Amino acid sequence: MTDPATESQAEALTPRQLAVLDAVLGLMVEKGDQLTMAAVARRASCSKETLYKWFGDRDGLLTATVQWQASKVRAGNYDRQKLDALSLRDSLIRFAVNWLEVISSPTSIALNRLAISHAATHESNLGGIVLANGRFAIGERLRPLLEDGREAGLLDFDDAETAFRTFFGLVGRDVQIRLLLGDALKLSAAEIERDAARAADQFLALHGRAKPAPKA
Amino acid sequence: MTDPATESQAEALTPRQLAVLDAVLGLMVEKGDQLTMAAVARRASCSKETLYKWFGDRDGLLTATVQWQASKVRAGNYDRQKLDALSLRDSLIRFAVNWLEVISSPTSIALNRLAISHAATHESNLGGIVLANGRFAIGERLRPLLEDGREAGLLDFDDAETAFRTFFGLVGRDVQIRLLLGDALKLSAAEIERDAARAADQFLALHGRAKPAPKA
DNA sequence: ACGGAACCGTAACGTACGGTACTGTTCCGA
DNA sequence: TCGGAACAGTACCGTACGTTACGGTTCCGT
Repeated sequence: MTDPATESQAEALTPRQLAVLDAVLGLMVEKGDQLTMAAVARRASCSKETLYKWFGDRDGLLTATVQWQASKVRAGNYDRQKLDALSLRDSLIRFAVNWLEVISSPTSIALNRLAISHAATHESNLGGIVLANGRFAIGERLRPLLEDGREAGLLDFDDAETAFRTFFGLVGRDVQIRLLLGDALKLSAAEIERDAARAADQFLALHGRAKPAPKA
Repeated sequence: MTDPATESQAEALTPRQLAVLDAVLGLMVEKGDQLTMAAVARRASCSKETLYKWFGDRDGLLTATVQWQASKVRAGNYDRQKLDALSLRDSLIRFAVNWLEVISSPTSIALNRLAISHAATHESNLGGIVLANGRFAIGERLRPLLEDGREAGLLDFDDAETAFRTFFGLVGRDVQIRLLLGDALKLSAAEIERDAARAADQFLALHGRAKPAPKA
């Protein structure tokens, strides 16, 4: 998550090197599996020798790519504010929309596929990096909102982590696994908005204390 | 799902051939990525030539393996019965327990990793097979229960598919993606039971018509 | 202008692995 | 007893790819 070793990497890289990583991302999305060093060199217009000099080996290149992408996804954090039922619901929806957009993006799908493949055997912890910057990062970002909501008497739950996992499930449902397995599931912006609102309302139905639509 | 081409395969295989497929499953779980034809032949004590004669090529072997595993997972179907609030809740919990057991089993994890890797490029639709026998199979199995519940006035929903996806999300949450990405998440039988009950109660809180039981 | 570092393009090397061919053995039916 | 099908074991082939090496070019500092 905010582990220095995870962060500093992206900072230490030159624009030229970041361009290489973007080339890797592009290849991952387009070619999927065929992520060969030669293909990267060709796409990035650099030599293989340079790739090895900069990133050590193939795993180093992939790790740097995952971290680079992760650093790009740091979306707008939740800034604490005075919460009422409506702004709470809005914030929940914003989180849900953001998350659905992320997991349905071709880049995320390709990246998760790569990390999952690696999790099978390799030591380089791509899966851990993806988890830290995906599932756990959004958990950390959502927690303040949930706790502010509880503080404000709008939410009711014992454990913020458990509450978050419920929200996570209501938002993601079967979307990510279906996309990873190659299901041709298309999510339009309108559908994402609608699904996000549904998930938020379901979450509020389970954990809300005051009615979202203020009547009294 | 019940496509003949998907089913008949497993029936047409001899016990010896099924033993080979079990060897493949074992290797997948243990070695993950290193699923080489030579390793399969060694483990199954058969020659590579025989593997190619029986399964055509590597993809054929993997496909047969996935289908073989799928045929083993056909767990107890829901048999229609007179539903009351308690038996409905019990049935939901049984489904949830079954699903959590499946997705947290090493075999399922290895299989999904393999299918996801393949979904990136390959044509052989391993991902489709896994989806059909996992996510969609349980959806089909759960649907009669949901509709009987609605029939009996115990559940309230417009679309059974949407209701199922909500249930799916409440049960699975972040479990599958975390396991696939290599998170060392351990689910004991007791935790599975407790999570299943929580998910069922949450689902009933959202879609139940009569009060099922105490809150979580 | 010169020297060297950085880097591109490409050739070359080693290996892992999918797939094939060959040999020897077992087993079965005539 | 004989012949052949099935199959184990193994050697072999071709290729793809990670990695290294090398010649040529650009660019910067002196």
